[in-house]
Amino acid sequence: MMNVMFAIMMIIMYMSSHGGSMKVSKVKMAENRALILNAAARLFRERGFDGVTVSEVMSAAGLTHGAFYGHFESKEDLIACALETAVHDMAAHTADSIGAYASDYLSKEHRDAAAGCAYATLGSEVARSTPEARGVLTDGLKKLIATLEEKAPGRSAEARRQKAVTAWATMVGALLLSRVVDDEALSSEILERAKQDLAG
Amino acid sequence: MMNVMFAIMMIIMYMSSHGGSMKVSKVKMAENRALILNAAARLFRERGFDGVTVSEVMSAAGLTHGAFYGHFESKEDLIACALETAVHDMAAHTADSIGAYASDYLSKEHRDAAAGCAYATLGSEVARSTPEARGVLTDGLKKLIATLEEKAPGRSAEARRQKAVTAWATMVGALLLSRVVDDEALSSEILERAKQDLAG
DNA sequence: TGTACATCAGTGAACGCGCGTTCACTGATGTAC
DNA sequence: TGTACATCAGTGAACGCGCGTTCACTGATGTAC
Repeated sequence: MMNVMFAIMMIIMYMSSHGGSMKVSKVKMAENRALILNAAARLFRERGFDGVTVSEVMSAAGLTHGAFYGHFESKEDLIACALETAVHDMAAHTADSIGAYASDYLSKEHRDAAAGCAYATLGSEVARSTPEARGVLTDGLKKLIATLEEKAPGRSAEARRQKAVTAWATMVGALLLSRVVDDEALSSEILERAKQDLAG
Repeated sequence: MMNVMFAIMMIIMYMSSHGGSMKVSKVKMAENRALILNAAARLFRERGFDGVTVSEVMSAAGLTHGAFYGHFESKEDLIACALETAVHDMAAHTADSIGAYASDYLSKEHRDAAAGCAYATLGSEVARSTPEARGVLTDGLKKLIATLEEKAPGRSAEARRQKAVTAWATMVGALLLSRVVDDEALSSEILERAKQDLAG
């Protein structure tokens, strides 16, 4: 009895986990693509585009590097798609006000997170990158600014937009500087002062 | 007569330009180190650390790659030293007020310059880099903030420091975003709004 | 000041490694009957 | 529903290239006499 159950368990484990060198269903392939994109979005933000190899991304997704070109045209293509994933994740974050948004964005947790805001972790690299990559962050930025505009105080639309754009620049700059700085006191001070500047 | 003058000119040109495979005086070697550092400081800001090879830096300095390891221990060592050069150059820039400083810093000329501010062009890479590289930008940042504090308006030292830190974060963030964005109108808008925020 | 020689900055070929990318192969998927 | 077969997602070895780095060599520098 125990032997039979054990054998069934082994078969189930084999069927559900063993990729082997086999084809995979369309549903599973779409899942794999999502796994690759999530791994890439995290690893690129953690180590930069040149600090992560295609093989590392595929391993993190539980696949081998050879399958990569069935999903993407090139590493550059992956970069653009992974940025879309990262930007999409950011858009999911909501807050009641700019001050509340800044309080989360400028927290030590966010600063120390492996996969922080793409603009602060990859911005200077994307600025030198392909039109596709820049386009993704441009579109994402437009949406982020629009979201902040709604939350911004101010009588006129003009005043709210002014506040949204400068608040976002302050947040990205402060987070970037706090990550560069090799001095915990100064790093925290930068976050706190920016938070104070954007509060209420 | 013409032939004699021509020969003398050729000799002078040969003596002053031809490095050949020869040793070089201590003075000339120090000049060469400065040429390497200036080339590296410019090229790294233009293309990122991984976008520039040791050979390219040496060529830009008018030398061959083999001479590199007589000047620096490794590419990482060059990166730290080149950042010092870049930060030192920034410290040379002066302005009467934060508004005046921001007006220069947030100009289209600075945005489009090949060798822009190291914090905006290399910040996200340095954040993941060696303690040496981070230390250089940390020290440079402390000096930049101190300089801005002197120019900042405000009754108390606390208020001036608050203004200096947040103004610098806004400037770096706005320049970074304006360089990422692939849309001239939005890019200019970011610069202009940040300038307005920091004016007067 | 002139001569002999050790030093060492710069040269350019070479090395080894790891990267992005390719490809022959495998075997489950999914379709046609 | 069952069977036969074409498709194609994933595997893993292999390729070629360019990078950082090393090294034997060259010959001007700079010093000792």
